[in-house]
Amino acid sequence: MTQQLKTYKDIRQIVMARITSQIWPVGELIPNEQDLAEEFGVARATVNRAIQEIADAGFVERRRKAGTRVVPRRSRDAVVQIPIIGEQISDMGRYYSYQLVAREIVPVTKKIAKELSLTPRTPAMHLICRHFADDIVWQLEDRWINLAAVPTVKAQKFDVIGPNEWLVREIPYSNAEHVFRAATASSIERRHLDLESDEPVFVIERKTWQASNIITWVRLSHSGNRFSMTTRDEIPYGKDALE
Amino acid sequence: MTQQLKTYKDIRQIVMARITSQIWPVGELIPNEQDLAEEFGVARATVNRAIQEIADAGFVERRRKAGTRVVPRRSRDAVVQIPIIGEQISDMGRYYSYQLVAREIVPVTKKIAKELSLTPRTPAMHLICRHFADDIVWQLEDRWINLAAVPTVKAQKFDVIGPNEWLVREIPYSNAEHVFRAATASSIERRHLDLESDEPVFVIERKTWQASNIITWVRLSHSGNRFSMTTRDEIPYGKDALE
DNA sequence: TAGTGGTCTAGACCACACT
DNA sequence: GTGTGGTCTAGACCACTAT
Repeated sequence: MTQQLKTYKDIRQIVMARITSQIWPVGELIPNEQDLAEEFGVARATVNRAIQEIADAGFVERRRKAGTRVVPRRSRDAVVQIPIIGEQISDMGRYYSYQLVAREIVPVTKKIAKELSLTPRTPAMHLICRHFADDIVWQLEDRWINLAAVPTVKAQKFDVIGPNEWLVREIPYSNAEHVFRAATASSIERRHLDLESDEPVFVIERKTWQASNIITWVRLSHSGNRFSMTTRDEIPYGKDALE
Repeated sequence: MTQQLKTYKDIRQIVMARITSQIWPVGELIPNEQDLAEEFGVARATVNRAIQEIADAGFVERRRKAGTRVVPRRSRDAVVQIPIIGEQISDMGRYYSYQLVAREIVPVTKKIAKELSLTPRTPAMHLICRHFADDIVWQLEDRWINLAAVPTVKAQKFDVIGPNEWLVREIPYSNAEHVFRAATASSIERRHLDLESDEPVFVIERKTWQASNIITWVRLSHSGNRFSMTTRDEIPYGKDALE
């Protein structure tokens, strides 16, 4: 019998299988690294790497002296990927186009002042844009940009590329907060989204910042009849080692 | 001057800072592991671990011989945590209660047959439940369970604990697919969710499976006026090493 | 105090993919 | 062919924390 050498991925897969199959049930301690290293015939560092990754993925908790314990599943994570709108529409196999509806520098409203952490009536750039899939309005964008955080925005006309795309190039690594909700369409949305009567809208609101500078706040609205968000979340480390 | 020893977290933080500050701009190669190891005065394995994690988080792409390259941000991941409903309501500081509205074993509808991959008219368990926050209906649950995948469900009355909670205990490690949408309320939803007239609903549909067995499909509906989902997604590895 | 995980090292060999 | 990352090892020391 040929003894195959085990990699950290093999070990990760075996350990994960023992957890999901409840050989090591929720709440139980699993053997320590030294014992597993002997069982699998590898160095302790190899076992450590395998179990580290399982711990990072949230399936076990490790504490010095106490050992490694299978944790109860307290919530389900759904990872929503929010693509650049143009790419999303192209990926659907449809023709993307963009229209700038309004661009103005105006004092912020009370609500936006709060979102951008500005004092009331500070000037900010306000944009309204429409994003089309073929000839259907797919997304209405209502955006405010903090001029202090992104002064170069004043030179941008946004007649050809949208503010989202421009901001992603300008400030590639920003933090974000999203709110998803179902809403009754506002009058602006009714006017620009070509909605059926009483059709709800799916709204994504996003605030982005870098360090402590709030950069922009945006409300993205979509026809409730046409739009949905889908995620697929599988237990990781399942079949890596099966080739 | 005291030379501090650098850990892999220090290096991860420094490298990440060089990426986010665009010292190493999008699209560029970064130095190889050997050079970085020398710069930081650590073993190559330490640099490897730091950059591995940054690659896992999706900020760089590594290829043998070609090196490590800063990748353009193509989409934004928003991680939505969908908690066990009872815990979510308790966490809001409100009183959670549960009501079973209907429990029956009936042939699946055409739509559900498709979702559960069953032949039409196979019997399945159908449940309607209401979840309350204080005295408000917070969530309406319309659930179908595949009897072949979970035979023990037939013995469950679900008069005290909800099917979600029971299934999480029974089958802790299942895969899931979610769909989020804004919809006009159906008649069942209008009847059970105490909605204002023409109020939209926020709908979460979830299908779960383990290996190739589809376990359950559920539609969770919420008042659009009261419900929203929020995520906060920050660039990782920012301040770990600053204490 | 003792047992566990957390991390580092120096060296090694390998797998891959650019040339 | 050759330079890069991918991984493993054996040993070491450290940092927690349960007891």
